[in-house]
Amino acid sequence: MNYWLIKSEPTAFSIEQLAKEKNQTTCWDGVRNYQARNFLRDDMKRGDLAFFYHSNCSPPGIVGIVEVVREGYPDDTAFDKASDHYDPRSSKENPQWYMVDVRLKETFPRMVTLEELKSIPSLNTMKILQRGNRLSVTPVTPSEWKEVLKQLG
DNA sequence: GCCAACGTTGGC
DNA sequence: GCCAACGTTGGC
Repeated sequence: MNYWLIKSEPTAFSIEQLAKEKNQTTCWDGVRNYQARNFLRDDMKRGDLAFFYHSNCSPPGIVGIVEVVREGYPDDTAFDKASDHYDPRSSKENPQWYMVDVRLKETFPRMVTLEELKSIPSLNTMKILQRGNRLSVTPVTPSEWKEVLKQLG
């Protein structure tokens, strides 16, 4: 079992919205970065857990946990001309972009803020804290995972 | 709104 | 294959 962190701008899709989805499940579409795509397509497995991170907001931070309930499959928003995520290079015969399905597992009683994560020395290895990191899907180590949860007491 | 960091594109 | 230009991300 692997751990992950996935980012979303809450103005685009928040954990509150996820909570209202049918079965509290959504397809994690729209990722258009090759490194992140590879994680979605090849590495995220059913049963893996991921921190749900709210980015580009004030304050940014981790707001909960989701579980991977369907492994990588073609992101069909890339085929849809009307979609913001349309990519003419991707086709059903040769899909370029992938997504997984995630289900809400837990909404934290409070956000673990970016500022808080930064203040914890043992978390300075987290990808999210690396200078200039913009990847929207990153792996989290078991010890990082545990340390974040410890902040909730 | 600013801007540093980064990924992608395309001319050569 | 190099690299400048450009677009995007995301903290502040």
